[in-house]
Amino acid sequence: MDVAYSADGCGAAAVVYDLVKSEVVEEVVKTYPMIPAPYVPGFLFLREGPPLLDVVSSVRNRFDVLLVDGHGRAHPRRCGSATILGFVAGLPSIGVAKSLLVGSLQPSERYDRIVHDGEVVGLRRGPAYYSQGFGVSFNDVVRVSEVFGESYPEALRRADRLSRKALKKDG
DNA sequence: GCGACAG
DNA sequence: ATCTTGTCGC
Repeated sequence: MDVAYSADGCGAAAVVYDLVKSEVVEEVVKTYPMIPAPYVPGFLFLREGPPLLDVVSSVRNRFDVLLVDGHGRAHPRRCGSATILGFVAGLPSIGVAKSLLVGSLQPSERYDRIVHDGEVVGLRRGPAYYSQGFGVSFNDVVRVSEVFGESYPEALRRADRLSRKALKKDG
């Protein structure tokens, strides 16, 4: 899932992806004529939460886990947008960010650990930073990240393109 | 007080 | 995130 913005509104997209067949199962995208809350580090959910919750409610197919653009546990208060989205929607979630919000990297075997205040709050693998959202264990995050290896999750790349394209056409 | 800061 | 021309590389 991802959100794109324009001066007068925003667009959210959800892409259901089959990792076994490596193919898109469903794509949902919606635009909203609303001005999102301003971006404040540590409070991303206030900005992207509303549109994401709406678009995820429109997904028809069943899925195992939600991949949210942003952090989960790798957050100042261990509660990023991925964590809240999963909790509110009542769905398992994992945060997948493109840069660090808090913590530092500690080299490990197959990935780098994200350490903050003395605890492992996530991991970096390839170009992405993964951390627990809601309803998943750290090992779940490790296993999911291994699926993507050194590349960025295709479903998220699609969601990014979709939400952006929807803004141009519609709003 | 100063710097850092997901999207 | 978004604003933007040319430019590097396959």
